[in-house]
Amino acid sequence: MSITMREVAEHAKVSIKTVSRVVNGEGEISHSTRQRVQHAITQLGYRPNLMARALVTQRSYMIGFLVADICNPFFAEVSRGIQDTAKEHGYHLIIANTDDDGDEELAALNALSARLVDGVIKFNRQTTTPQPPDQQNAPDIPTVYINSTPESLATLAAATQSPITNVSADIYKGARLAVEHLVAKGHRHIGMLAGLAPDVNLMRRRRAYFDVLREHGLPFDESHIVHLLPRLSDAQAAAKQLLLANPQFTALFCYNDVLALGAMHACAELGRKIPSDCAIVGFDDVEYAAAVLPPLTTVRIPKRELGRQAALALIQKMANPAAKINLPLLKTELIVRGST
Amino acid sequence: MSITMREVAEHAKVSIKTVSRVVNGEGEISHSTRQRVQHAITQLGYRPNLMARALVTQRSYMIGFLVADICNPFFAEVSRGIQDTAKEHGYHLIIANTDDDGDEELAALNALSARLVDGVIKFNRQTTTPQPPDQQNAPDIPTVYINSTPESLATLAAATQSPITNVSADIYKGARLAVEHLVAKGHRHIGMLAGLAPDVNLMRRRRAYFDVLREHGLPFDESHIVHLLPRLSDAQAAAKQLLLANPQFTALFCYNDVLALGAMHACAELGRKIPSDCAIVGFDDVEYAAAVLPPLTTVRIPKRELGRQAALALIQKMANPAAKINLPLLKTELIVRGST
DNA sequence: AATGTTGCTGTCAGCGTTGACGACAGCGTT
DNA sequence: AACGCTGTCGTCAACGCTGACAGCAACATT
Repeated sequence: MSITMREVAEHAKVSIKTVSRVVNGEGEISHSTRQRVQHAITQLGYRPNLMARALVTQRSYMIGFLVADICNPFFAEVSRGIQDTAKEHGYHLIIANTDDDGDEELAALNALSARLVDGVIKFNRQTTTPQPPDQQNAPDIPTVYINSTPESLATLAAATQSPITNVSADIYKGARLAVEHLVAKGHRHIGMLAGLAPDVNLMRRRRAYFDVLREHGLPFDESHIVHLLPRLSDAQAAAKQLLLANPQFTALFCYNDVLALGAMHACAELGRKIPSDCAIVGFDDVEYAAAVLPPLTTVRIPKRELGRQAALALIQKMANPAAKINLPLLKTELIVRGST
Repeated sequence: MSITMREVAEHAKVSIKTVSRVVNGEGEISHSTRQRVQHAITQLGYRPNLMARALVTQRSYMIGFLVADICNPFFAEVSRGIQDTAKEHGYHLIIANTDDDGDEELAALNALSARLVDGVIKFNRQTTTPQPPDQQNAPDIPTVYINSTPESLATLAAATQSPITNVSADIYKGARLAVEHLVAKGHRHIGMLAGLAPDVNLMRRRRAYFDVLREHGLPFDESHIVHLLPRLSDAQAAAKQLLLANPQFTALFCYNDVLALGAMHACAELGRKIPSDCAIVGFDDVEYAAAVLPPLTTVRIPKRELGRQAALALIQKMANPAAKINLPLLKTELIVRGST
C-alpha cells in the first residue's frame, strides 16, 4: 500500500540507513547519492511512517489540549494560538473536549498519555466538583496549565515532584481597569454580575471590584453582586433583578461577555438605555463583543498569546522536563466601545 | 520510563502474548490468569503503547479534520459533532487549520497522511483560488467532504478512482424557508446581502431567493443583491448602501449571521427599527444569533449533526474504502426570533 | 487404545524506522 | 610502508506490540 524505506532504498540502490539519513538530513552524504535517493523518494511518493519513527525515537510530535468545550470562542482562540505555535515547531495538536467533567478529563488524559502525545496543555476546570484526590493515577507527562488557581496548583505541586508550569493573564489588573474606567466615567453606584464557581478567576475580579470601589470611597456591598451560571437566559433574569433591587446602579461590571450580553437584554427589557442609563463592561472580548449593539466595552485577554505561551512552555518542558520555566503574566487590556 | 508489556508479563508470570490478549480482550483466557494479568497491569500502571500497536495493525485510530479556522463558531460546532462521534468509536481527532489556503491545506494533508491518521474530513475551501490541478500528489487516504460543491466534487471524482463521499445540509431549502417567511410576513421588497465567493453555498441561496420571489410575483433584480466578504465592517457599509439605494426594501435576506449583524448595525445607523422598519434574516444560527438585540431570525444548519454524519461516514469508509455511502441531505430549519 | 475436540497458553517473526557501531576507500603524513 | 584521518556508506539490533501458528493438557468420542 504505502511506500516504505526499503523500497526507496532498492530503487536508489543504497542501504535503508542511507535513505533514512537523507530523509532526516543528518550525516554526510555525497551529492550524487543524495540526489539518487531524493529522486527515488519523489518518484515513488514515499512519506515516512511517523508511527514507526515515533516508536523508536519515543517522540510522537503530538501534543494534547484538554479543554471544556472548543465551541466556546474563548477556548477556540486559545487553541488557535497553541495550534499555530505547535505547527511552527513541527507538532500536531489533538484536542479533547472534557465538558468540564472530571471523569472525562481523566479518561482523555489516560487515552492521550498512552504514548500518544509528548505533552499536554490543560485548562483548569471551572466547575466546583473537586477531583477525588486519590485518583492520582493520572499519568506523569509534561503538562502546562492555563489559568490555574493557586490552590489547585498547590495540590498539584504536592502530588507530583516535578515543578508545575502555569501560564495566565493578569485578570486582577484587567478587572481593575474595567472598574476604574466606570469610576472615571462618573459612575458612583456600580453592580457586579459574577460567575458561580468559587473560581480564582472570579475571586480576582471580585477583589479588584471591591478594591477599586474602596479606594475611591464608593459604596460596595456583598449584596451588590449577584452570582450565577454564565448562561444568557439566567444572566438576563439576574441582571433585571439586580437592577430592580438597586435602582441607584448606573453601571454593571460583568464576569464575562456572555453575562454582559444578558445585562444588555435586561436593560432592554427595563427600558434602560445603554450607556446613558446603564453602562456595561464585559470581560474576555470574545469575537461578537464588537458586533453587538451597542458594541461592548470589555477587557481583552490575549487569547492567542495565551495559547502561544503555553505551547512554547510545553515545548521547553518536553525538551527538559525538570526545567523551571517562568512565564510572564500576560497583559490584559481595556477595550472601550459603545456600552460605556 | 513507561511500563511495557514485557514487564507486565514478567510480573504476572505469563507470556507477553497473554498480556496482549487480556489487554485486547480477545481469545479465551482462564479466569485466574486474567486476574493475575489485570492485577499486574493496574499495579504497574501499564498503558499500551499506541504507536507500537498502530505500527503493526496499520491503524492509528486518529482522524484529521481540515478546516479553515476553528475559531469560526460554525466550524467549531461541526468539529464538536465530529469529535464526539469519533470518541464514541475510539478515535482521536487532529484538527488542522488551513486558513482557507490551498498550500496550507496540502501541507497539512501531507503531514497527516504520513500514516498518522486513518482518514480525513475536509471542509471545502471557500476562496476562489483554484487548486493547481497538477498538484495531485495529495495522498490517497479515506476522505469525507463537507459541503463540497458539485464542481469540485466532479474534478475530485475524475482525479481519484474511489467514490467520493460528501455530506451536506439542504441549503437551498433553508434559504427558501427564510425568504418565504419574509414573504409571508407581508414583505414585498426584499434585498439580499450575499457572500463574495462564487461558492455553491452562495449559489443555492441566490437561486432560492430568486425562485421564491418569482413564484410570488415579487420584484427581483440582480441589483438587489450586494456581494461582499463576510466581515462585519464591510457588511455594515454594504447594507447601508443597499438600503439607501433601495429605500423600498423592508427586509433583508443575509448570506450568514455575520452579514445579518452588519445589516443590523446599518439599520441602527440609518435609524431604521428592527423588525418594524426592516426585517432581517440570517443564516447558520451561530451561538450569538440568539443573543443579539433583537434576537436574530435565522436558518439553522444542523452543525453537530453535520459533523456526526461526516464522522460516521468516514468510519464506514475506513472500514471499507470502496464502499459507496449514500448520505441524507441534512435538514435545515428556520428559527424565527425577534428580527422579523 | 487411538482419535478427535476444546480450552488455554506459548513461540516467533515482523510492522518501518533509527541509534550505535563498524567498514572501507582515498588521502596526506611520517 | 605503516599510520591516522576523513568522508561515505552499510550492518545489526532494537522500539513495543500483534498475527499466525504451534503446543499441550484434559476430556469426550469412537
